[in-house]
Amino acid sequence: MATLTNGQVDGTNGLVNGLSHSPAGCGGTIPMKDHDAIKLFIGQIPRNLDEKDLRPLFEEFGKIYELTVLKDRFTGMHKGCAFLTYCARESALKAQNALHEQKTLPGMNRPIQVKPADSESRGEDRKLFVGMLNKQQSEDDVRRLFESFGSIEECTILRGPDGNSKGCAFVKYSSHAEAQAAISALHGSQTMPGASSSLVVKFADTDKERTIRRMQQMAGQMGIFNPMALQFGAYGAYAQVQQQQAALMASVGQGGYLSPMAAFAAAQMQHMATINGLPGGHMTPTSGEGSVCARALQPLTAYPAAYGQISQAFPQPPPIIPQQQREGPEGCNLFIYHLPQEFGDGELMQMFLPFGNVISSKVFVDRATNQSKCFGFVSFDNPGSAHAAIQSMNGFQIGMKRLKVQLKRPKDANRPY
DNA sequence: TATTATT
Repeated sequence: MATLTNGQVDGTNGLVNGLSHSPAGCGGTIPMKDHDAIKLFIGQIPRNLDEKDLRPLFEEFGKIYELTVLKDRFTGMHKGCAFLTYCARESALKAQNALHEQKTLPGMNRPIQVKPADSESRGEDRKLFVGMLNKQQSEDDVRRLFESFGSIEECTILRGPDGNSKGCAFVKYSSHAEAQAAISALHGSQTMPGASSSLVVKFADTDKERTIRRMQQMAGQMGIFNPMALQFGAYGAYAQVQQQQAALMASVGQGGYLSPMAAFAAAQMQHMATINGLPGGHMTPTSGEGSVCARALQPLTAYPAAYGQISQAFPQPPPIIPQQQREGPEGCNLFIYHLPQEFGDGELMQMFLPFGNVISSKVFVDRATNQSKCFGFVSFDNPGSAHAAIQSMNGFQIGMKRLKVQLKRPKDANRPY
């Protein structure tokens, strides 16, 4: 399939004017498309627009053979993009030329994308990730740096919502060989002013790699991250996701409260695990033993980043409930010793959430140094959860240490913390 | 230093 470039499109402009409503090959009542029709990917579509809303925008450039808004296969949620095939190849070229990055649909903060779908191009790697750029460098700066190695189809600086560069970019060449040439010449070749190390030029992540990266990011955003993940490496991070997921599902099983946000987050985790072929795609009963975990949801609501990710789906999430430091009933309070130095209250809570409803967690801190004293207390709302936590976590090895987990002695019960 | 998405 031919590659579409701006240059080619420009050359066809005059030819397609006036043909848009009666493109060649599309005259009959049965929809037909050109043999060499191009399927376009449309991005940056507001999620409240469906096919019938979009048609008028695109019909201006020719008869549409097929227009499909992409939806999540499970939730039916609009993914903010679509596939569009015109009957005529020329219509696609015209639409790309006229619309791509040329206008911004209502509610979007980036311009519409109109370009050949991935399925239209040769599948070979030709997209580069460029890291360790100077945050002041623009698209043009990056283009200048990369243009001598081949024809650049796309060059995008990654930016935050405020428009500030994240110091990295994607550069897409028209061929794998060009991309490889750029890597050979540029990777590590120089250090940009203000960058912490030399320029990184490598092939961009594959879809699978990207999904894994996202899963890890999401885990971090949801507060699942803790220093244990460092001990166990990548699998540790994944295991944490699974643990959290099990805790969420336990709360469903109990018929307890589950916020839409939490349900969504759980579904996402499950989905991501499934598409990665990881064993977390199904519900995994764990040491949580079906414990009640309504409070397990608290960390989700407490992390603005996690909220931001899913707020579009649930415009009115439940309010954030501040945690109170309090004791549980007799037999529900645990004393934990040999905690890693870097564990704080949050990590302590994360570690014990799988076993039940944690009503408080507290790591003791040296007042003078602000350093953890490596011990703390966790309180559940029922003795069964506390017991389950002891069974699973007492002697649990973290680094060189083993946790000591036992019931807190009742004598200390009145001490406030 | 990893994007707004690719059936």
